[in-house]
Amino acid sequence: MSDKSSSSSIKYQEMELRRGPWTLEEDSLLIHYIACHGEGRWNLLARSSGLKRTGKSCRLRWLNYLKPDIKRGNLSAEEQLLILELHSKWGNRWSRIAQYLPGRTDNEIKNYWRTRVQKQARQLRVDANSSVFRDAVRCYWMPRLLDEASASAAIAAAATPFLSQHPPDPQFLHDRQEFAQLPTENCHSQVLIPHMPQSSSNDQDQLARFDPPPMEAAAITTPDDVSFDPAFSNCSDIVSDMTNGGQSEWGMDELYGMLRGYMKY
DNA sequence: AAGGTACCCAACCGCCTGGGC
DNA sequence: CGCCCAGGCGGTTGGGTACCT
Repeated sequence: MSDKSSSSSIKYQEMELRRGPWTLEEDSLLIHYIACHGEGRWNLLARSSGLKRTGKSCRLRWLNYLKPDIKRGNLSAEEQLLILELHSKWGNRWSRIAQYLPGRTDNEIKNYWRTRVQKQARQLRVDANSSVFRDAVRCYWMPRLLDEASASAAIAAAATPFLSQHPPDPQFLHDRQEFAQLPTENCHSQVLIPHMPQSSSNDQDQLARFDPPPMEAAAITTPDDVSFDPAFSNCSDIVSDMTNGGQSEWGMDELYGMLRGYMKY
């Protein structure tokens, strides 16, 4: 680092830095600066723009809030499905998961997981990353989200042209066949989640009626070996699982196409 | 109406990694 | 090779708010 940049850095550090919520003036300053100079070089931006913020803070504010393509509002059923599915693959890789949800930030997805998904796990008195909980999500939560998704005519319309261009691949057909051979009684989460509460404004009411079994019962009733065989921890098995039992009006191929569509684009 | 509680989410923190020197 | 810095990422916190009681 040169002497010049060092002294600039010292000045920057000595400057009284602002913290906490951003004001409208700060937002417009940041937007204006990025419009003129582009994203990146956040520390330089912080020094040059007149914002008394750290580069990190500027970056975060832009990426999580000010960027024009940020989506606002509740996550759709399809988005929730995708988060559940991708989290089961990759764990807490929020930024990676966010890449598959255009307009959604890693922070938003992380918040969704911590507030909604982990809440369900807490209610069940199990770890959100446990096989017991993932089984419950797959067998009870995801099918409902799929039903919600299938109710959306827009999604259905979007899926149709995709399917005509992207027929199911052989691996999917193979997985589906294997999954179909599994005895349905292996999915014991019904014992765990007779009525998985939906996230809504009256969660309290729903959760109040929900009486989770003790930990011991959960441990006995869910066989990890079958429910979470790695052979089924991919997109196609989820689709197979969800359409099982006529839970959804969607055919397997349609659902598979929808999920694949999200995975690709 | 007031107090308590739970939830949501923006923002911060600390750690890690990669690149430049 | 080692140091320093910027940027990125996941974890955590705290203020605001909605919802009970």
